[in-house]
Amino acid sequence: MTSEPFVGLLMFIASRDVETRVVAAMRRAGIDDITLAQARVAARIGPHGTRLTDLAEQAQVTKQTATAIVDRLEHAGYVERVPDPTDGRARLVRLTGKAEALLPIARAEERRIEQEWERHLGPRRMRELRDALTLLREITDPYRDDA
Amino acid sequence: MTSEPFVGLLMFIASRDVETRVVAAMRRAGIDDITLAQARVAARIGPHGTRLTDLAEQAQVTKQTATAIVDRLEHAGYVERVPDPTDGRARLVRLTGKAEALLPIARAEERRIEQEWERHLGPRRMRELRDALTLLREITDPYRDDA
DNA sequence: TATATTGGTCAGGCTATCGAACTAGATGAT
DNA sequence: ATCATCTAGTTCGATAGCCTGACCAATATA
Repeated sequence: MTSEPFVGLLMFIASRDVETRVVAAMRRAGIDDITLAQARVAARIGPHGTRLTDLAEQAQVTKQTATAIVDRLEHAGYVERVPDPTDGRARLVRLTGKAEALLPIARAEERRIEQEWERHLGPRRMRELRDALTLLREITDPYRDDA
Repeated sequence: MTSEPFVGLLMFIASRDVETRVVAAMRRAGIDDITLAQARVAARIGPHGTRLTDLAEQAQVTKQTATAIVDRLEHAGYVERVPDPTDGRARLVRLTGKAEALLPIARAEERRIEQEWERHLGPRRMRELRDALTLLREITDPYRDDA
């Protein structure tokens, strides 16, 4: 009579595993001055920069938290703040070259994980998983856009 | 040429949405003295109590962090520490009645979310999603057991 | 019984996060 | 034009979360 585990919990377990592994890959590559929360925010920065308020919204934290995280990222040299030409109040947060150099490391680990998953699930189930999650995003992510 | 978003990110988005909603449901029910991290630890406590070290392992935090979180939970009256009869060094962390009274609220919100998802995906895809995630757990969760 | 292992806590310090209050620029109505 | 209001972002103060290192007590092992 034990009901099946809640799907949300299963997802949490898997995504936590992913985060842990990507962070570990960074550490192995010698990058140890960037935290998970910082990476989450940085991952939302678009190619031409993103406003702090937008980052806060997308990462689901308050503006104050986003400010603090961007402060640290800036201090570590991973992002810079430039004035927004279209709005005198606003500033755009942009990735620096130092940050962009890190992307391949993260991407490589992600690919490795996906390959392992595909090996474990088989191609058909992997395909189904991807489809279902993509569809689900429509109702769980209010800020989707492909940057 | 934009490749499909990484499956891990899709999962993160969905599971974060779940967490946010469950916490919001708690808030609506008047419970505002329990945080996400505390809930995650509490969720791992078995029916007869669980050792702190085990909780730490399962929640993937250090023993010290688990101690601090359990301290707060205990202070708020949600758990209690009792001696472990089988090991003089150990103590078992157990849920109190106050905590158990909260479970139905969380469960109800989880059911509601699953229903919404099923409505959006359709029964077949929902089934596939559940199957894939359950399989995936074998390689992403080192501490699975059904309590 | 000496040593290593295991369960747990304490101390200290940094990061993450929030609510409240503030400054500066933008906007809308009159 | 100008005044009230809204929006972008920051600062302040407080607490939670998290880690490393150091430690104590009980158990297991040689």
